[in-house]
Amino acid sequence: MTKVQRQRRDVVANRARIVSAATTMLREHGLSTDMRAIAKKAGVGIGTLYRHFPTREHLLQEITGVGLTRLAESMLPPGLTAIDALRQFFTAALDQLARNRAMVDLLASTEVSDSSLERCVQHLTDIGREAVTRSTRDRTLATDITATDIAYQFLALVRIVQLLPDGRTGDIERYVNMTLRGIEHRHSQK
Amino acid sequence: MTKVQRQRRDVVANRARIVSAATTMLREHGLSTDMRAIAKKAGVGIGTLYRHFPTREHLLQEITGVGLTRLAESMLPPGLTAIDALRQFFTAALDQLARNRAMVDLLASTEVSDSSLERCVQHLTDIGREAVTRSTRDRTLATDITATDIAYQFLALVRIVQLLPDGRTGDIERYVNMTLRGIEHRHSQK
DNA sequence: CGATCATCGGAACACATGTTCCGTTTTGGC
DNA sequence: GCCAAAACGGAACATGTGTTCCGATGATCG
Repeated sequence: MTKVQRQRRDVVANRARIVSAATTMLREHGLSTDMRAIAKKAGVGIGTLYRHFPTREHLLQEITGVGLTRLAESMLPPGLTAIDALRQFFTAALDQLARNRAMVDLLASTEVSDSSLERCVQHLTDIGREAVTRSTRDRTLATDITATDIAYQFLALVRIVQLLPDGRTGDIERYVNMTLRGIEHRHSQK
Repeated sequence: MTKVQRQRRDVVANRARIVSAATTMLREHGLSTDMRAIAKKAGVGIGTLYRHFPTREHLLQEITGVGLTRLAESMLPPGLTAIDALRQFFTAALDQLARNRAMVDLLASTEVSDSSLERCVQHLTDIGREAVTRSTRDRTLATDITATDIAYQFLALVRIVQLLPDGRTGDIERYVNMTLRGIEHRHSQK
């Protein structure tokens, strides 16, 4: 009865081309990339793009979703002190983000309306909470630091990554270390 | 021959109303305020607005110019160590900025095309350079900190101010202190 | 008070970008 | 190879916002 229709070959191919084109364009030109440019890059009509993704937001969600989810699912590395876990998390996450203009734009933008982004920011606070909790044992964070502070510091670092000239991504670790020196407990110096 | 015409009273009055309305709207609603809203608030036609300020950018320059100039002209307070001078400068500048959404948006935006803004960012680096120089005497900054680092840290703080909920401007000092702990020399603790 | 002309108001235009629609083309089953 | 249905391309539409233009208005001067 409900016969399972196989998708036409061109449909599958076009979707793949669109996703691929959108991924590249967003990574290289940031969030402001417009729909026509993506369609053109994919070698596809604008109508075809819209048949696959009914709105711009659907497309963005599809493309940035992977990265946001990865960020939202990553946890603090276990077995480390609060400060060292944050160091590893921040560095890894920012190195990843730095490869993708759209992701950086997203996390540096004021419009936090996108639901999956909001979830992501929420998650940063959860990470912060975990670090604060961990610090009640190891005392590696200054005692007045809150979960929110940690989320804000991460977003501040994202802003710095956004400002960094293209070649300069090697500086990320330096900036992470500066930030962490700012929130670490005063007696935790090596 | 070239008789100096005195300006009509309504012209002067309208210009004042426009500047006043624009200042309020930009301060309260940020950079995205549109021209029609400003004209309406001023009780003036859109045409009148454009006769006084030929483009949106001219208007923005007029309104944000004061604040940008003040920021660009403020120097590091003399007679203090590098770190304390930066503390005073950062805190004062950010407290000021926090009162004005448009200024925060401007310094948090990626479009650094506006010439007076660019001058302003340039000036932040000059401030940084001055602090680095001062630190060669007092050794209050970590030795690997550059002028650019200081400019970036300021802009990162601006981002945090942008994220702060309306009532929370009292937290600015805390964040400034976190940032400075991140760049201070390791032996300068009180 | 009346004439003149700078100024005003806001409709209309320009332009960029998201989205829809429909005539044309392609696919896949026979 | 033929056909019906599905999908395509891109012109056209919708919308938001900056900008221009011109007939109406009203400030100034004699």
